[in-house]
Amino acid sequence: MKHIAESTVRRLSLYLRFLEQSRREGKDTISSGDLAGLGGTTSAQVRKDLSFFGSFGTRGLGYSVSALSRRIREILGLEREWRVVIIGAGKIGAALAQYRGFADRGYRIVGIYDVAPARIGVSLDGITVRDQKELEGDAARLKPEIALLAVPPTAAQTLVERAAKAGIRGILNFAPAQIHAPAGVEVRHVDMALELEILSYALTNARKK
Amino acid sequence: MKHIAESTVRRLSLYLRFLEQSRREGKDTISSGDLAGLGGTTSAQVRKDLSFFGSFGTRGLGYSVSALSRRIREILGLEREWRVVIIGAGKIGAALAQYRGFADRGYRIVGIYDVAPARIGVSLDGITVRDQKELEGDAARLKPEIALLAVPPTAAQTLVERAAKAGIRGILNFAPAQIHAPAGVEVRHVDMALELEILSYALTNARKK
DNA sequence: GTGGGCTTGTGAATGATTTCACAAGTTACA
DNA sequence: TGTAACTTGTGAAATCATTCACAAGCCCAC
Ligand SMILES: NC(=O)c1ccc[n+]([C@@H]2O[C@H](COP(=O)([O-])OP(=O)(O)OC[C@H]3O[C@@H](n4cnc5c(N)ncnc54)[C@H](O)[C@@H]3O)[C@@H](O)[C@H]2O)c1
Ligand SMILES: NC(=O)c1ccc[n+]([C@@H]2O[C@H](COP(=O)([O-])OP(=O)(O)OC[C@H]3O[C@@H](n4cnc5c(N)ncnc54)[C@H](O)[C@@H]3O)[C@@H](O)[C@H]2O)c1
Repeated sequence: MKHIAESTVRRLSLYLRFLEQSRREGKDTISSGDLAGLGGTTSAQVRKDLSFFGSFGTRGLGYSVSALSRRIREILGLEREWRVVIIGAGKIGAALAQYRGFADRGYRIVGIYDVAPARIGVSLDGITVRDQKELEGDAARLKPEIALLAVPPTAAQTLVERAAKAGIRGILNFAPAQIHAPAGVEVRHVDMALELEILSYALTNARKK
Repeated sequence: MKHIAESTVRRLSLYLRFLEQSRREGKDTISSGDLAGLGGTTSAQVRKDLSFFGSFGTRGLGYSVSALSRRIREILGLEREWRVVIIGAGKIGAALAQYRGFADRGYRIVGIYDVAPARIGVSLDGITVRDQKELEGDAARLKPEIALLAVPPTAAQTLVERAAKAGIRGILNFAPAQIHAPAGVEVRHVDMALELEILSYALTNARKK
C-alpha cells in the first residue's frame, strides 16, 4: 500500500468520532460535507482521505454511517483488543489508569509499574501496581503490546529500551524527553509543555500575522 | 511578518530544550548539525527554521547557546509570565495543577475551578479549587490569559465560550471534543485517545509499508 | 595577514499535501 | 421513463514544507 500521511490518519480518527456521534443521533448516512463541517476541514479533504483506502460511498447519497465506522475502525486497528501497560504510576499514570475512555476503545490495561515503594502495591482501578523490576518477567504472561510511559524524563530512554526488549511495539510517551526508538518500535509523544508553548507563540504573535 | 508553519514553531520549542540541556553541559556554542542530531531532523531544517526570524549564527562557529536560547524564548513568548487557570479539577486537572514543569517555564496557575461540591475547597499545590460559577467574577482580579480545560467532553464547548467572555485568549483542551473557537481565541488540543489510535494504526500496518 | 577548515544563510529544486473542478453515478419524484 | 438535485471519486493544479547545494563569512593556526 502507498504510504499514508500522518495527517490523514489523524483525521480518520476524528471522522470516526463524528460517525459515532452521528450514530447516537440516529443518522444512517452522512455526506463528506457533513463530516467536513464537524471537523474543521473541507469535503474534498474528507473524500481524498477516504479514497486512499477504497471507495465506500454512494454517489448522490453519501456514506453509510455504520459501514464507514466499521471500515475506519478496521483501518486504525480498533477491531481488536490491545494489551497495554502503564509505566510510572504517578499523577499522570494514575489518571491514565482510571480513564474509562481507553477501555471503551479496546485498550485493555494489563499491568502498571512503578519504582517507588509507596506506589507499589497500590490498586488502581482493579490493577495492582507492581515493581518495575517485574516488567520483563511479566511480559511472557501479559503479552503487552503498547506502553503508556509516564515516568520522569531522565528515566524515559532506559524504559523505552526495556519495554522494547519485553516485546512492546508501540509506546506513547508523556515525558518531555527526546527518545531514540529501537528498531521496530513506534514511539509517539504527548507533550503538553510543547503545546502550551505553541499556544503562547500564537498569543504573542496574534496581532502581526 | 510572513506566516510561520506550526511545524516550525514546534521545532523551535524543541531546539530550546536542547539548548537548555547544552547549557547545563557547559557548552557555549552549538552548530545546526548538533541541534539537528538531538532532535530527529537535518541541519538544513534547523537553519531554515531559524532564518525565518533573522540570522543569529556565526559562520564557521555556530550559534551562541545563550543568545539563541534567549532569542527563541522571545519568539515563543516565554520571556514573560503567563497567567493560567485550570478548569476541571478532576484527575487530569489535579495532575496539571501539581506539575512543576509549567511553573518552571513561566506559566503561573492563578485559579482552579470545578463544579463538584466534593472538589470545591480542596487545595492543590497551594491553590484552592473554586466554584466554576466564580470564573467570570474572578477574572477582573486574576486576569487569566490561558485556560487548561480538563472537563468532560460534553461541558467543553460551553466552558470555552465562558472562558472567552472572561478574557481568556488561549485554551489548551484535554477533552476529546470538537470545539468551535470564538473569534480571537486560540484553541489547541491534547488528545491522548487520538495519539493512541495513530499508534495502533502504525502497529497494524507496520508490515505493509 | 594568509590559507584551510567549518558553518551559516538562502535561493532553487524537490517532494508532500491540499484544493479545485468536473465526469459519473444515485436518488427522488412526477 | 425523464429530469432535477445531490454527492462521490479522482486527475490536475496550486500551495505548502523540506531538502539541496553552494557562495559568503568567520575562526584559528602559523
Ligand atoms: N501534569 C503533569 O503531571 C504532567 C504534565 C506534562 C508532562 N508530564 C510528564 O509526565 C511524566 C510523569 O509526570 P507525573 O506528574 O505523573 O510525575 P510523578 O512524579 O507523579 O510520577 C512519576 C512516577 O514515575 C515513577 N518512576 C520513576 N522512575 C521509574 C522507573 N524507573 N520505573 C518505573 N516508575 C518510575 C515514580 O516513582 C513516580 O511514581 C513526567 O515525565 C512529566 O514531566 C506531567
Ligand atoms: N487519563 C485521563 O484521565 C484522560 C485521558 C484522556 C482524556 N481525558 C479527558 O480529560 C478530561 C478530564 O478527564 P479526567 O480524567 O480528569 O476526568 P474527571 O472526571 O476526573 O474530571 C473532570 C472534572 O471536571 C469537573 N467538571 C464537570 N463539569 C464542570 C464544569 N461545568 N465546570 C467545571 N468543572 C466541571 C468534574 O467535577 C470533575 O472534577 C475529560 O474530557 C477526559 O475525556 C482524560
